[in-house]
Amino acid sequence: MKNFVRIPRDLGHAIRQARLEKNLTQADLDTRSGVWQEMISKVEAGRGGTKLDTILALLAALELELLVRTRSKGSTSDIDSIFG
Amino acid sequence: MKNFVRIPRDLGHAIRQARLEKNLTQADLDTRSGVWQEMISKVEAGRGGTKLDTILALLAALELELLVRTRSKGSTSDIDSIFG
DNA sequence: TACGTTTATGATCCTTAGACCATATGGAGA
DNA sequence: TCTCCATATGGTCTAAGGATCATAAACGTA
Repeated sequence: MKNFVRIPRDLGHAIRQARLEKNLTQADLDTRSGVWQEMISKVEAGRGGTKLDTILALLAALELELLVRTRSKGSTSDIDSIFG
Repeated sequence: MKNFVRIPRDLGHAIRQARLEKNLTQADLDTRSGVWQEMISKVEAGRGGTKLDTILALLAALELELLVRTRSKGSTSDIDSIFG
């Protein structure tokens, strides 16, 4: 599993995907991440500006890791058209 | 450039590193990301729980990309991920 | 060392994330 | 259809993020 994150929703998708792959309910994830079920629902749907800490807690609980790296030349993004 | 992000400070480091490589001041980044210089200072230092949106704006402006993926079993230490 | 630039702090005000409880909605199965 | 379980919504309250301005501290360098 490897996904790019450009907008919050991307993260939400990755999180939901990983959670389902592990057969966990949002309540389960709540328990092991310390993030409330209601919050998880929001995050997965990409609703609201979640804090980094919350995201990291969820990723850790799902055994997902986050990476930053220089954008590969091929990848497109709106910023290209603005500052390219 | 490729760094793992486990705690907010990891992101801060990556951001500062990328900014300096591009010879940008925090004020420059402010201009092109829309994120205030004061906020950038905080983020780079890993102080405070920044919102995902703020982070994504900075990464986009620095041409960095964020990825989520399942944690590799040979999970490296922080040191490894930074200097590996 | 004094100046100019860059980065860090501090204060205020407004907005919102997050803790928390309750409930509504949605889906799968008996 | 009626239950169960899962997920989404909604409200309250508090702590904190973020916009913004001003300034202090740090760093280079002439």
